[in-house]
Amino acid sequence: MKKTSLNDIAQHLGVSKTLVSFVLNGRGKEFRISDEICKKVMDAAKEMNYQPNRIAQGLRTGKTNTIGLIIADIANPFFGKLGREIEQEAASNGYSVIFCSSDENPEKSKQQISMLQQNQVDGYIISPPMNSESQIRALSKGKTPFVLIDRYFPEIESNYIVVDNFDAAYQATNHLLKLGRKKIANITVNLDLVNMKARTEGYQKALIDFGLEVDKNLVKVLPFSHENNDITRAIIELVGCKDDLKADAILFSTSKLGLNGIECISALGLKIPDDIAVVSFDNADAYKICVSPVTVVAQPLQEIGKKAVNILLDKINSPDDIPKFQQYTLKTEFIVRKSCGS
Amino acid sequence: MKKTSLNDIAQHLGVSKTLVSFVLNGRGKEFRISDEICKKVMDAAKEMNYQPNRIAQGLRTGKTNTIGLIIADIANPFFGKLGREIEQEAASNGYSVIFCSSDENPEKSKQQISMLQQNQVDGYIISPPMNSESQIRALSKGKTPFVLIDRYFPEIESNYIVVDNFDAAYQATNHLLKLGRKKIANITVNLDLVNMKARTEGYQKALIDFGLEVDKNLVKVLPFSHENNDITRAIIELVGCKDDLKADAILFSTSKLGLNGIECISALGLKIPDDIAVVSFDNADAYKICVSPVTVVAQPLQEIGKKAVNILLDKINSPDDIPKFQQYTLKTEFIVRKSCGS
DNA sequence: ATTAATTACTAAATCGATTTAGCTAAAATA
DNA sequence: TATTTTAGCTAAATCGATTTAGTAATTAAT
Repeated sequence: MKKTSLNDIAQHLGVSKTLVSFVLNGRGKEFRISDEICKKVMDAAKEMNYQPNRIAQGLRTGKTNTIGLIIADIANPFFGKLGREIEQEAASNGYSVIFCSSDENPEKSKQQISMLQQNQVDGYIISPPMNSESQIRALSKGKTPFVLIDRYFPEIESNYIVVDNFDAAYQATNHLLKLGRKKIANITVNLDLVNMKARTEGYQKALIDFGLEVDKNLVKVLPFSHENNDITRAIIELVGCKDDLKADAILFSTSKLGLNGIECISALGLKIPDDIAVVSFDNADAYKICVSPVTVVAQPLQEIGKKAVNILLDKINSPDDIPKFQQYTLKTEFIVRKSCGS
Repeated sequence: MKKTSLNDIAQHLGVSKTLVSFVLNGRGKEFRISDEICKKVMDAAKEMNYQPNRIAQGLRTGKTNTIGLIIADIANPFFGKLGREIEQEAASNGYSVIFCSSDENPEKSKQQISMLQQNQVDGYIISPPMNSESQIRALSKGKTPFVLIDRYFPEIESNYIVVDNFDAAYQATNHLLKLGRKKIANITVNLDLVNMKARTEGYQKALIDFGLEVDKNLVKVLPFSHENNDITRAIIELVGCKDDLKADAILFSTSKLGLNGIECISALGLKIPDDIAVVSFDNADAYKICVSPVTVVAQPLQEIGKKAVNILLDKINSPDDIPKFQQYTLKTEFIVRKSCGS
């Protein structure tokens, strides 16, 4: 029971495959195929369960109706939710998506871009890891469009959709300051990513505007693939001895850090928010059921996902337009819960 | 700057594309291409940044090196982690994966299977929703192999990898019983899925073996796409009035239920484990930082993912073997934390 | 010296669609 | 009546690979 091809239908009806193709593409009228034959073809297609071979179509037309997605890690709920939005928007436009997790590793992302290229994807949505500038630059030279998400490279012109990280961190820090916290720490990863850099800058600016000095010892930068040990160590360093805490609040720059961090804080016997207040980027489900539910900076994941796909499809469908880059910086939502006290 | 094809290399060197194809497939020796020419071809390929067109290869060879994955929801961390394992194992075997979230909706999964079919995937890994038997049966008739995960249909012969849900639920319930809980409830979804059914059956068997009666009022079955309201209502029904609790423990059959459930329990002012003990399937990150960290049934996601891919690739690579179905029922891990008291 | 074998390569078919160019018969127009 | 138009369809090229079946030139075997 092998698959039915255009040719099979053509032979079955004793007509040319050209005709069958016309009809099945809904262009029967345009090519003056008689209604009678049109009907026969469509009936036969249904009856023989014809499924067009998209691979063959892709080869002929140069369009695969597939987009490639590269994110850090699909198992991370932040990217999981984002991926879901992208998948959904893509599907509703007739596109499939190939998912790739780069682990923030530029070797991997290079490899993945190459694979997607070979698969002739019509476009890419990429959350580019550190040190992948050359890959993105190479993509720019080609004619397949791409949209960057979550971060971008200021020195490379491109389409991107990000969030106002500076402002978000400023707001979050300010919230802590207004509640009387004075020794606010920041735990973050890889400062070389613009998004992370902006978060720490926003945090620092808020301190300065409040008339406080920025204490470099209160900023802890962990490697991306941190272990819980790393966080525990960072927190112990921040906290010092229990009776004379060096920090009275922590701004976590990602939910992965925050989740692990809160685990460590509990393990150390510290209470949130009494001993230490906590704010985190990204509205992880876990934050709702924490010992004290965590105040967070929530990103508009649905908007990011939809916009990324729509911009990409625009570019795909009008490849000859002068490449005017679409760049969006969306606002975040600050959700106050109990982790900062009141 | 358009892409380089085999032909481009051939013309550039003044040789046939047959030769170029042989060389680049590493079959130069086999076809007695002189070392000198081999080298020239490989150098040219590198220099011209040749990327084989996998679409064209796919059309000719009938193999796309792509597998289709259908799960309930990639944004759900359980499936996110599973998807990640599958992606990883596939990638290390040179396969790409197209992700599809079915939302447990058979209409969607039907549509997705059809799309994957059109994309000529070499195989499927599917977590089939309720009422999708006909789709799976249709797949069986075709020659593209597939592996079911998380659940399967007993009445359809197929490859599958699941977990011993009955045993896991039995263990979990027994754990509660041994800690003195007598009024143990079960909150679950869609009993028509074998995995969910087995969980409730294991729960009931444990009660019976312990000499207790099964109280049907203590089993709450929610629709898959439940709202928090549904859970709140279920929990209120289970709990009754605070001073005379109808239930003193809950076994949640999924982490989505558990997470929402715990949120509701907190909102109702009940304390875990004092007022009510909790055990849940699936080791969500959130469970580690709960008010009282949650005792869980953890599934071997890496093993499931790897096995699914490996079985699938086996079937893909030896399509002529008599179809002997591979069926695995893996053991879960029971992780005791604080949510059941002691 | 003739035939057979080996070496080093190439032409052309093929996969399953799309699409351009063109063909035939009937109808319309001059 | 001769010519053009139109309706209704088809042949063949094409996309970029793989693969079968050869070919021509050289070397080896008889």
